[in-house]
Amino acid sequence: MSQEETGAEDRIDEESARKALSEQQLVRREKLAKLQAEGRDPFAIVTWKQTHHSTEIKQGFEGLENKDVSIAGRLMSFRDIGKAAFIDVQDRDGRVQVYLNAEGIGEENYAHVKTWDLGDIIGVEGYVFKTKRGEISVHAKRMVLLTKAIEPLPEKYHGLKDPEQRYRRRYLDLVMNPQVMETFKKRTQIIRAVREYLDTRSYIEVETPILGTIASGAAARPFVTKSNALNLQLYLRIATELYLKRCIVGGMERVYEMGKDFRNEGIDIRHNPEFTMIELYQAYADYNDMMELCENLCSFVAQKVCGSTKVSYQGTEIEFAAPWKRITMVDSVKLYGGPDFSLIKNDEEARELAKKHGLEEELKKKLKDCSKGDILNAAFEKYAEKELIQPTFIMDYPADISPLTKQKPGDPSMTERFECFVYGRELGNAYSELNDPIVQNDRFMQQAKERELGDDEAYMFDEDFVSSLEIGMPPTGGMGIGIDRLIMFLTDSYSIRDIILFPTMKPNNQ
RNA sequence: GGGCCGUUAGCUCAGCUGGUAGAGCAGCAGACUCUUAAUCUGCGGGUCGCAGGUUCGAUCCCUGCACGGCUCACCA
Repeated sequence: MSQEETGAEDRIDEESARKALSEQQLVRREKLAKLQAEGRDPFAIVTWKQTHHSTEIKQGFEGLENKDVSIAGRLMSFRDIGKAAFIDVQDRDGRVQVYLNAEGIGEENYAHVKTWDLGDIIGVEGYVFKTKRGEISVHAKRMVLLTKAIEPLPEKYHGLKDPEQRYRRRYLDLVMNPQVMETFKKRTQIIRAVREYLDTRSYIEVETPILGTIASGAAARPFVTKSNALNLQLYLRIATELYLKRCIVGGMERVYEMGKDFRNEGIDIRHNPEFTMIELYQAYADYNDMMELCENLCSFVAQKVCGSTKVSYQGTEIEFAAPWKRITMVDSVKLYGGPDFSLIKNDEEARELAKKHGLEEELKKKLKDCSKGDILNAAFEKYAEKELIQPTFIMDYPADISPLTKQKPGDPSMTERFECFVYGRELGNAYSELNDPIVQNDRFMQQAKERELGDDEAYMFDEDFVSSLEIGMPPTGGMGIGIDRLIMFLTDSYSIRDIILFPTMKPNNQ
């Protein structure tokens, strides 16, 4: 018995005592120890020349027949028929079958390959051919074990089903469920298409701080963290808005940032505490320009990634082609059976209306603290929101729930703001940006009051941002789009956890 | 946070009225040179999520806890 072998077996004994290894775990560890003792440690291998992927071989069969290829991937299936065997090798793109026998790879190596396990990472060199049953395959000439998997894979037919394990151990989900790999490839394509659309229209992509002493730009509770070096409490950003507008003040004219925002709120099928958002700002534009940009951007991305502007989401056809329906918030409430807010003159009348229509449940604050705007918003959520299945712009939001938005000319209680809804869910939010520093200062003051009254989601006062407006921000249109939500629609994903590789999970104390 | 449901072999799942657990895949041993959920023969594999309680006896009934799923609430 060599030194190495002693060491390896001792290690297994120790591990076994610590963790109570299953039979299968022990078998694989022993196989590894034996390989290492024989001087063929798979973990000592550093490279493999991969000339082709599985789909290239299958799609390019005519040009590749009888030609040599070198592939690599995970051993997913082993059909041993005695003096020959068929195995499936899975790479980034999918699987390709490999045929092997003793004549092809040599007697000794053939016996060695038979000791490999499902899940091992292997390299295969051979020529491309078609089996009698017509499956395009690689006839192996050389096979190398590149990495040993010392844990067994989930079941080959049913795969990994347990949602908890799929989210916690996404690597297994990716190995076992091809649809998951497709979804995440599509996620990348969507993000790339969004960038392409904006980059070709002279937008500058920037990066703004995630850590800051003020978390503003949205109504949400932030995560709190701390800088040791500065001995300072910091927040993780909840929006990029106020920094991007500073870029507009600085003269960038068109900017965007796509990245993570963090909101310290509930988790459900539509919300993950960290999520990807794009915000973009365009000088000399207003919310009407943002509507056009939004519908054109979304239909461009859908066309590019899904091959059509029409996609199926959870059994419902969604048509992303421009133009989308446009309707004011007041009109939408009326249209879907709610009261007519155009007849309401003041907060008092609005409160009466709220009582009459049973809106108290929808309101976040006590009725007596609610403005007409709060009540209109509640009525919208009750009557209209869930009806907005096809992409729809809801225009003109109450000023008191829109502290960063320009008022409507002629109606200071309303703002030039829209949100777009798809399948009853908010997808985006845009304004004609408020650029009057004095009004902005007043709006922040109002938010500060709300905060004092206990609303911990009221906007934090950002004095430096007001200072930037004092230097002068051109009239600007801005928009935010929830990238995760867009990806959900374009990949027909029910839950946001299905389009985030590693969704937030509680630790499972095992 | 509330309600409902789930947690059994590496994985996918059975397990009836309480009597210490089964199948398929995977694994191990063997047969098979065109299989593809390969097939055939044989064998091994369990802290029934955790902690209590009731009971002669608990995977099963009760309580609490943990994690997860769905849902309502919250959430721009």
